[in-house]
Amino acid sequence: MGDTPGGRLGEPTLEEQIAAYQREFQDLDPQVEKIVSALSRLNRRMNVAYSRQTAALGISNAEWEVLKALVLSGAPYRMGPSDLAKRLGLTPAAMTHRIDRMVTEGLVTRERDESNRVRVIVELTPEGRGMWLEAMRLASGFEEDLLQDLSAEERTVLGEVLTRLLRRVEHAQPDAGGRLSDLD
Amino acid sequence: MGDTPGGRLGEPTLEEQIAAYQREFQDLDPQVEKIVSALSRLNRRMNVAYSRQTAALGISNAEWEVLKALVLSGAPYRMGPSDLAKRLGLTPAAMTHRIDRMVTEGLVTRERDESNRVRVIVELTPEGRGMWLEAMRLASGFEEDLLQDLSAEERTVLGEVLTRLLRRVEHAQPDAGGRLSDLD
DNA sequence: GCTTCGAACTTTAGCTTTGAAGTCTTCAGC
DNA sequence: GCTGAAGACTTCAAAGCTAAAGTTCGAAGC
Repeated sequence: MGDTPGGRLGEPTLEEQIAAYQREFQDLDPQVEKIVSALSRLNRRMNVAYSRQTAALGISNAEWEVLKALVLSGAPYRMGPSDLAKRLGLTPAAMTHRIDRMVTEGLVTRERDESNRVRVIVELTPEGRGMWLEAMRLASGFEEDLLQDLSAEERTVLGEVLTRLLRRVEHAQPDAGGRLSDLD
Repeated sequence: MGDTPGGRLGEPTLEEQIAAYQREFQDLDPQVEKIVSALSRLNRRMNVAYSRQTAALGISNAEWEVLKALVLSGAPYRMGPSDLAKRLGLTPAAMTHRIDRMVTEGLVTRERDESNRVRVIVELTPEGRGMWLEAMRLASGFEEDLLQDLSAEERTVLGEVLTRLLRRVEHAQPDAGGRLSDLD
């Protein structure tokens, strides 16, 4: 499919979008909407960038996520399919198939745990680890370019504020209507 | 499928994750990684929250996005399938099917443009517009809760910095390796 | 020791999306 | 006014996902 070369993905600009929101839905804080819209668009763009990079290496974004989970689990880079599924937010069924593909591509191996034959062990191959390293080099380069214009202080504040927001979503329990209430 | 009630989605904490990155990939600026990881996790959480809310209203997130595009296009809330597809980043084929479903649910209507019979016009129904309004009320409530702890100044800075980052991704042309170079 | 339960994974069926091919309409050139 | 090309959508086959129903193994109770 296609992202337009010019950069626009068929979207209005952020400013146009916020104006449209205010036109269609009056009781909306434009500042809140600006932050939320920017967050979501920024994330979409970043994912497009990551996809391009992993595609250039010959793997899919989905495979990259598996490699990432295995690497971050630390040596010896082993996890069970259901742990991986939980980590990536997939169903076990999807995990089975994803591992199938990655085994045939030589990125991971799958073997039964002989000490407990119900379990399966997925292990990163050296090829898989190398692939992750390459992808990581590309990704971190992109990330540094992205944040390049931010001053040291801006980076600090941004990191701190985002972490605070994250903690709020992760620890707050949404009620039936989806409102967040404090827990900590 | 499942998000754990406790809030954790099978992930390590942000701090654990950053430590793991540094262990496995030395030349990485932890501050950059903190910002990027927090951004991506925050976004994932927000999407989970939105999904819960739209599900409570009986529509899918996918359908909500179509409603949003139509409403933001302004009265009379009409768009062609391919415009919608571009706007949402889908293929025309997917758009066809998605519209099929929404027509049977009464959220939109589809008719041929009689002045140019190649074109099709998708138009929001009053039910569709009402659905969007309800979803919007829930979403904006959630968003205000999310940003509740931020001071006025923090909001201003956050909005400004995110907008700057967004402009950078949207206007910069990535090279073959995915690096961003300045254009403006 | 047999049975039952539960855990971990796989299989199956159905849905949504993509990519490619197909249809129908318009428009430009002859 | 015919023909060819381009545009807008739809149809079709295949990939990847979810939910639910197996399957297999281990552990606990009788």
